[in-house]
Amino acid sequence: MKRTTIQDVASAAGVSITTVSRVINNNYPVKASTRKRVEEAVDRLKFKPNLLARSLIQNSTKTVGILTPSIENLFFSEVIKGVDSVLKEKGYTTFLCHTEGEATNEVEMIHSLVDRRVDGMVVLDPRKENVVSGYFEELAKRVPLLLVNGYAQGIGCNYVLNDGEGGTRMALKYLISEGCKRIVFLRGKKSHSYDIKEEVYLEFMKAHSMESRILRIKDGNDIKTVEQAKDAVAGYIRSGEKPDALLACNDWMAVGALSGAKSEGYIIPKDMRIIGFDNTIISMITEPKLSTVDQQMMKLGQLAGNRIYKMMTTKDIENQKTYLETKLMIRES
Amino acid sequence: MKRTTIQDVASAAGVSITTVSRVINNNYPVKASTRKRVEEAVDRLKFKPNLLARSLIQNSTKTVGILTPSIENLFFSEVIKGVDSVLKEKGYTTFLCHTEGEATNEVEMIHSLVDRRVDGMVVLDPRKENVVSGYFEELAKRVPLLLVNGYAQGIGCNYVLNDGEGGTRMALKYLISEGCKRIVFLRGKKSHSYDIKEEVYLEFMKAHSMESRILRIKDGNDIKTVEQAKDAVAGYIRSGEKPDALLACNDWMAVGALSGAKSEGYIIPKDMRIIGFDNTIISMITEPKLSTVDQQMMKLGQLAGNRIYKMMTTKDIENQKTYLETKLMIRES
DNA sequence: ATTAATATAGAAAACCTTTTCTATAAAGGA
DNA sequence: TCCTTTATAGAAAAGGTTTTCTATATTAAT
Repeated sequence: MKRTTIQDVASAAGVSITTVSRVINNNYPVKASTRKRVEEAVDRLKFKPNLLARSLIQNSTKTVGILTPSIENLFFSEVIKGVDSVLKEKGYTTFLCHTEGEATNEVEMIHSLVDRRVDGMVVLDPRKENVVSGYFEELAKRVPLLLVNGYAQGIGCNYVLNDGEGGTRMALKYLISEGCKRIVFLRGKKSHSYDIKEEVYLEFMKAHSMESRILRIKDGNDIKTVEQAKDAVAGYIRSGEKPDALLACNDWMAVGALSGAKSEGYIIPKDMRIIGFDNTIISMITEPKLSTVDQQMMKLGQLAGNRIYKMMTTKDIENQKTYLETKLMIRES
Repeated sequence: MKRTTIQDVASAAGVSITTVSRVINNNYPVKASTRKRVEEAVDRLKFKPNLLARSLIQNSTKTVGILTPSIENLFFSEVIKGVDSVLKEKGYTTFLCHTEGEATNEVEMIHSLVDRRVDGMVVLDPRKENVVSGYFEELAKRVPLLLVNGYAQGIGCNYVLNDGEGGTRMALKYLISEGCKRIVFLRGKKSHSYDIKEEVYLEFMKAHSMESRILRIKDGNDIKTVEQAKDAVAGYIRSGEKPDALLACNDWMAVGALSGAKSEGYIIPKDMRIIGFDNTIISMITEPKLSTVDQQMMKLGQLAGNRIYKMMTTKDIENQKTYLETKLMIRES
């Protein structure tokens, strides 16, 4: 069964395909009576222009691809919603690809998107391998590309980033001001944003002549880490350590930490303060409610959406790194 | 800056574009020496065929669209992974669109996908309005379309479904066998799968001459419901009721129920049994661990992936409804 | 040596639009 | 009435591929 084409409509309305095109796109004067005939034919035949053909000649698909390491992580899903909302309003369609955090998936999917001629791409938490290898810098020469978070040091790409550095420092300062002495850092799996936080933590502790201690978990940067985080913290406490504060890489891990500490008889926040990261909704449903660092994901996403839009429309692809500040949310932990 | 085209490669290699095409697609004999020259030119110019042009003539984009109401719900993300994995293996690229559960978004995005000529579409939890209006039945005539879950009664479409009905019945039977007398049902927001469970619950309770009681929450079918569920359950208990079992529409709500019951002094499972739905990872990290109904999301997704593949490749689009059985997972609640 | 078959490659059509260029008819100005 | 402008619409080119059809050179068969 063949789809109806512009030629079918033209024949039905007794005009040329040029005229049909003009009616559809409304970009050239057409006599009212002819327009009406064409519109009727379009409706009757349920004609929908083939966007492949249109894109081919206009050299634009009105489409942008979004890559994310995970679709079930509230941090990313919130950012994605932000990007989506502004791009949709500008008349773009977005397509989402999830890489599962695999560098090879990342380049594979990017190729797929480039081959399909998306007008632009937004990559959330790009894999460090691909960043430092120069892959993205090269890619950015051929297609509007925006990186969100990830390794950015000396990279010639457009970035929108959270100030995880500032957020970490803020949280640590707060803990110290509350009199905490033995602050441990709960580290998530491979992710550049976690690297940054870890660095800042180490440097900060050193500057304050305090002993640093990092708890590591093996896998996952989302809900799956909860159990591992719980075990890590419970084990740490059981080993005889007496931490009085814990900073976690994200809220899920903070949830795990909370659970682990409680299971060892700790009263939170009396015995130990806990601060998470991201201000996702989970931080509000624990008992006690989690203190956390707000990363303004929605705003980050909107910022990204507007930036990639500007990159696609104007030819201003000057490299630019925009940082979004974080906010400390003190709740009950 | 123009992209390099097949013509550029042809000129560079001193052959016709036909030959280049043949080398790329490897679908026609080409002399080894010429092939080599062409391949070198392709590499040197970094030529990537324009998939828009290819799709236009081949009338296939090797692409399938997946629609989901939510990207942060573990149920859907797991199903999506299942679909993805089989389709990727078959050489298809998938694009994800999230509708936020809005019927209008759903048709809008579907149109966008159809206009871009996807080879097929998988819609998770289609909105009931669009199902009963005949929209999907009409759509299915023009493009391979597979619905996963959602309203299916007397609808002429291809379906893959979870047997939520059986799962509900199984859970209720179990509760009764454990001696529970006052079983309440915790109902989630607008979603057909919840409607089914509710119906089964009411019918089952009636058949066993037990009083039925449904707790409703206003919003969300994911993590956002936790707090509402907690309040609903706590409020119910505080009002003087003494439920001895609770069946929730999904694990998140079960988490809320657990929290609400505990806050009212209930010991779980001694005072009240709780059974959730979905067997998501959260059901394993609560204290006590949640009993739940396993919906085999990954398998459901794989089933869907294979089915849509068959629909796209053979022309077998006979309507068919496949049900996947559910399993009761008894843990500690 | 001539003819038939085969291996290889190019020309051109096709896919479905948009857009530029050209043409005609109607209207306006002298 | 004749010329110029304007309103309207069609023809054809363009976009980048794949594919069918045709052509040539080479090999095999007689």
